[in-house]
Amino acid sequence: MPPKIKSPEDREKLRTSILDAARTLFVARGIEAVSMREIAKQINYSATTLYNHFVDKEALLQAVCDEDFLALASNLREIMQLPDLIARIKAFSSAYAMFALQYPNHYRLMFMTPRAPCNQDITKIQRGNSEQDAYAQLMLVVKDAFDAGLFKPEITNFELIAQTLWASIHGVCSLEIALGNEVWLNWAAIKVRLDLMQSVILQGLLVNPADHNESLDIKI
Amino acid sequence: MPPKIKSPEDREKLRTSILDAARTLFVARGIEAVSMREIAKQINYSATTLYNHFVDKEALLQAVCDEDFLALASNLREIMQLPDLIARIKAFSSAYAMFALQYPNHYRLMFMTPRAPCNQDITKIQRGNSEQDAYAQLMLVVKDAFDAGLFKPEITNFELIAQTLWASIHGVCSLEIALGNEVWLNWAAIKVRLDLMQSVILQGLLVNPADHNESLDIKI
DNA sequence: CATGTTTAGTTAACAGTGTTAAATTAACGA
DNA sequence: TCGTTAATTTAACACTGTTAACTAAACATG
Repeated sequence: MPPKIKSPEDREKLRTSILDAARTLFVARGIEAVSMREIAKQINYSATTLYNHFVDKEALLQAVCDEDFLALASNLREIMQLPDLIARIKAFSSAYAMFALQYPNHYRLMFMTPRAPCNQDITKIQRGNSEQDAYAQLMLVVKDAFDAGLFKPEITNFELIAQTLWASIHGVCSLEIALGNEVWLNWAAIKVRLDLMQSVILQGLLVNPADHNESLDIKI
Repeated sequence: MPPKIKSPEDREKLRTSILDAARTLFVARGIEAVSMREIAKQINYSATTLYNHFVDKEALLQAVCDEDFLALASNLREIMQLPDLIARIKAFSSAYAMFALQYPNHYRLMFMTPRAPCNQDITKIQRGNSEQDAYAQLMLVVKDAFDAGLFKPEITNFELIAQTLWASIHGVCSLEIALGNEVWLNWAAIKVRLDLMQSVILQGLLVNPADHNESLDIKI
């Protein structure tokens, strides 16, 4: 039953209801369990309607992830206000890890799935804009700490430091997401793994690690 | 044209030719580009024939990965002969990383993709058997180094150490596989990232990292 | 030799997928 | 009232993994 012309705000309302339905299915059952037809069914539309709002399935899921990653970025903005630089780095890592573990399907889509390199056209997040991009924020903290001389002097590239910090947390989180339920690995508790990784990495990177030894608390 | 009864060795020959065709497509174009029909076409059989040799697509791909992971494990066995424990750990990490980067699709399927936890029934690799399982081998080196008192004494769980080492290398490799082509990240060279991660992690874990610093070349 | 029985392989079909073209209906401006 | 346009649907295409039903060849037994 094809109805009427909608106002711009009605159109927006439908768009977000598509996004919400998609998110619900996506979060609950992962990407491969979500089909266009099923999303549509949940809001009582036909599948083709979704294509009036998103060019394809990938764009739809990208939009879902974008929304939630903007939320993460705004979380991180608060953390960036912390005066102590090391505390900032630690809190950043913890918040990032919590996000990864709370939204494993989002995380998987964004950081564990190779994409066509043209994919930046599809996302609405402005890379490099630290208001929107978590990586850009990490770079800011790391650069500040770098300029303050907190890192070992033989490491002269602060972007490389940021990438190493990222990789270390990503390693723990992505293994947890991919293999956390595998019984043949008897994993230490995820919090313990995150704690040790953070402390080890900082000890390896900082000039004077002893100053910042207290353990972090990640509640999951 | 349905032909004749085959000898066990003919049957095995067909099985491996299926595996090889699957591997070729899988390595070249990744998992989502490989269909049963296409594998079958490449060896001039119908798709249903594949189901006489593998219960489903997942089992087929698992078999492909198993073969190549056994090759990795046998690589690692050589490395395990190195007398110096630290050298062994370093060589282990490098070999592991090289495998990941050389077979990104294998790596993705094995370590970056969540699976149903019952999945161990399908693989032929005996987990915990260090002849076949790379993780079990890592545990062995780490335990030796642990018993030799090479790690910081406050870390009392050697399995946790192994998991941290693994996560650190995995973090670098999996980010490279998933986002290595992303232009908005200006990555340091992968070798540089791996080197720094290795050196940082060891500095954080070892009691006396200075003793083992010589062989690390970090030029930035 | 003829007769089943097993085995390897096929074709046809099912139920699902993302996606597009064509058709339909409703509202608006002229 | 008559297009025109926008929103939506149905029907279809070309795929996917997988299964059921079938065919034909080879073997074993009578």
